[in-house]
Amino acid sequence: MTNGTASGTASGTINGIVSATAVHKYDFRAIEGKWQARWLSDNRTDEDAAKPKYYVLEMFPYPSGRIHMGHVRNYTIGDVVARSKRMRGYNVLHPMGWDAFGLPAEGAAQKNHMHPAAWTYGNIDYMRQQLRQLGLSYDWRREIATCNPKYFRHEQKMFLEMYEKGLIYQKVTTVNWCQHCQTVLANEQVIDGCCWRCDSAIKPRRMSGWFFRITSYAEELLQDLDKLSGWPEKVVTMQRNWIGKSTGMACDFPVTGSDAKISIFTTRPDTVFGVTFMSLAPEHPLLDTLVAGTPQEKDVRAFIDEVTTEKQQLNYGEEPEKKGIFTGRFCENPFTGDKVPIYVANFVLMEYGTGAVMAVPAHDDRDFAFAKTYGLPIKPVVMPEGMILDENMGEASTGPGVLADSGPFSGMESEAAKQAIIAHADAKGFGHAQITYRLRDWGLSRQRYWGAPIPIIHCERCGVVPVPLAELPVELPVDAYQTKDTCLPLHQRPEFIAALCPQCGQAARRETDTMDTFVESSWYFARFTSPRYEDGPVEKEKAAYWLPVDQYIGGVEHAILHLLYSRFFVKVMRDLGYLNIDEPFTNLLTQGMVIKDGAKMSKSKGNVVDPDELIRQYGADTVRLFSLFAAPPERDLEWNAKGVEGASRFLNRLYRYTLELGSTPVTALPPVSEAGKAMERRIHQTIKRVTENIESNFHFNTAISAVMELFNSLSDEASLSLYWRRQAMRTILLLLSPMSPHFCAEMWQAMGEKGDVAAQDWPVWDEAIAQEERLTIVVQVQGKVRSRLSVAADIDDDRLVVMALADENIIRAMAGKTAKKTVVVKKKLVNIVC
RNA sequence: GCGAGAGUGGCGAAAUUGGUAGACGCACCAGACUUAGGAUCUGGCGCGGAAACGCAUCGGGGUUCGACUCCCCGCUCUCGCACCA
Repeated sequence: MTNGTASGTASGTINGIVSATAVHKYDFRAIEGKWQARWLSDNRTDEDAAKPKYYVLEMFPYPSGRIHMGHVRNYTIGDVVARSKRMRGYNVLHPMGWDAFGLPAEGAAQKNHMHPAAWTYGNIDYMRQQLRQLGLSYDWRREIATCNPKYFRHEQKMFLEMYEKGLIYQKVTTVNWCQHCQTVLANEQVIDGCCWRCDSAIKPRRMSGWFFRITSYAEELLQDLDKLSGWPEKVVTMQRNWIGKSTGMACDFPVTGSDAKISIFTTRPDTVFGVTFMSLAPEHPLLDTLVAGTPQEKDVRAFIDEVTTEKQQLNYGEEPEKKGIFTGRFCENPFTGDKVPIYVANFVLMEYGTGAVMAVPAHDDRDFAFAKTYGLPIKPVVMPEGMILDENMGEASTGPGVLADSGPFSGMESEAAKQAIIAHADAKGFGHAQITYRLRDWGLSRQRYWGAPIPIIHCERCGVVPVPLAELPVELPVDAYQTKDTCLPLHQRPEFIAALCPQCGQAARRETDTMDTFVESSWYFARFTSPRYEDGPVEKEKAAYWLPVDQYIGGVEHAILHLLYSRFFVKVMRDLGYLNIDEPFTNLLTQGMVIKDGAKMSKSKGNVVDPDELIRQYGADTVRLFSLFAAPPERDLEWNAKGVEGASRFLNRLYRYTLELGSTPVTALPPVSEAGKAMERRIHQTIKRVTENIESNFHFNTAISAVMELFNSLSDEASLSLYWRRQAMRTILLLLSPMSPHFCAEMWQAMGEKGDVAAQDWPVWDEAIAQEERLTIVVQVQGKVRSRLSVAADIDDDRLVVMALADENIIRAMAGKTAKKTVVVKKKLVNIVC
């Protein structure tokens, strides 16, 4: 079958007689179908000590129904990496799976009166087919879906192990509540005050939930960012800011007339002598006792209610007017003994630090504004260089300086004073050095049906009791899916709730929260190394062989959420003994969005391009080629229908040219000719450029243009021997095969070449052959290009200058002046200064 | 406000790290072959100019024989964080 499927409408002869009337276009439908059928069982990868391993992974999709252009781009990029690494001799792991829990399944299931599992698995079947049509070289044996109990049972097991180690706990907090989705969201899932999924406004709400103690890994998550040299700087910076480490001092201010102490955290211990009041968060636990029975109690409680309501009604991004109220109580600055009034202030956050702030209006903008509003004293104690501040200062001075009016610390520089003041507090026992992080613990509870159940039983006698390992997985109830009650949350399902306490055997209540779907995606990459292993989340030897992921590819929108959680999970799994790595992803490529008409493709904007339609019209190879060619991967890709046609045109030109070459390999070297030598040189130059473009930064766009240039020069060269024409074409097919794999496989075969093109070694270049023999040297006068010289590559500088000065264009440009200086850049240019 | 990144033809983009600005492709123009061309092939294509040449990489300065590239000032856009004490 050399040419059968290769001929669409054409007669398809391959010995160069191209019919004048036939329109020669390759039959991508037949070719792609043929090769995809063959590849069904290819790409199966197992551990192999003889080859270097390479694990390339694209962020797995949510099975929403159909793939979109963003997926096409993401998975094409990953597939080119996988295919080119295979050709370069690596043992490549390239798996695919489904992030299959999540809210859309519930909505769709309710609408269609079906079980979310049916909806989800139906989508998976459809999307798997779509991915196959793209010719993506996955090891499909390793496919996983996170909603499968065989997957999440291991997650439940790890949950219990983490609970055991104190890495998971329950608490009542103010959470982000999405009214529309009827569930809690993590801080990371709130985007501009709106739900990351449904985009409706988020309101705060007090409720109980489960938390991962991610903050206990804050320091390591921060430190290890330094190891991520293969990540975009931008993502590292975003994570660093998100973790938000601050160093400072914790300090206790005793409450006057009480045993209570107010603990504060400050990054500016050097300003502690300038404290003129204390501000507490409205939720501060001490407030209740402070105001109980005082004349101010009523007003303070009213104020707290007022600001709490206000907070709930505010739109995100809006900052409420700064306001507060005096509690009637005072506390004592332990450094000065000064009595300072205690206020409640609406801008103090309970979630950060201690929920209490020592207020230094002279050196903090917010405290300054607050002091002005409420007529509180302003006491400057840090004098910036060359300035003397007094209580009439017009704005807060937040920079460093020399301490004044600060007892024994007066005269010290800010930085030195910070240390001395902390040491003093430490010695006296009322304070110490403290590090605080912006990062909060990860709330993982979701009040939804379609998620992994939290394996906990609540017993009135025994309290919180883990489900015994032998009883895992805790599965979702699947009964009522035919009715409109489909997807009732677990807390509305008595049959699920009813349980026996594993400890005392009495009737107990099953936990009804499910886990955030980000839990599943935090370790799936590890599961791919041993996806059918039943005795734990990973088979350790296999995980040790494959991990970490060498190249991870996905959208930058996951820069914090998924990538931070995954880093956390890897560290936890390491500490649980499952993994031997510190970081999951050695290299990260964040690919840009696919946009059209200047905007991200979305249904609401009506600018969506359907991959199915494109593939039907142009074939997968063309779609792949265009999405790689139009922009480098990290940049946004502007979709352009005409550009797709350009890619199609290129493949068809290659097709017609290949047919003319015949199906018989030519092994005999032709007589040496200039044209042959030139082509050989271009072949080596192209191999070099393509290889370097792919290896250094995945710039497939320039790799493809290099191939196009080689082909352009090939098709321009009418007198070239068949031998070199075939050599050039072989090279083009090899270099292009990771990008347009079906086409290259078919053409390779049509040329009569042995084996599968994808199984060939990646071509290598010879630097000596790639060198040009003659060069065009630019000659400049005063830095402006005035002429060009064609010279032998090994010409010496003096000779070159002589030639340049004798050039008639140069003589004219110099206008009779003499050269004061000449600059020669090897193999590039001569610049004459006169 | 804080942090990060970007600004090059009509468009998507190149430029070996200070050395020919605009490779490659799209669009467009002209021509060829055609009943036809939305197929294919050939040529042209930053702006001005007949040409010589001049002007061009957001704007303004600077360093240099030479700057898209390095330095300073400013403008615009994108993204992230946003009362973090």
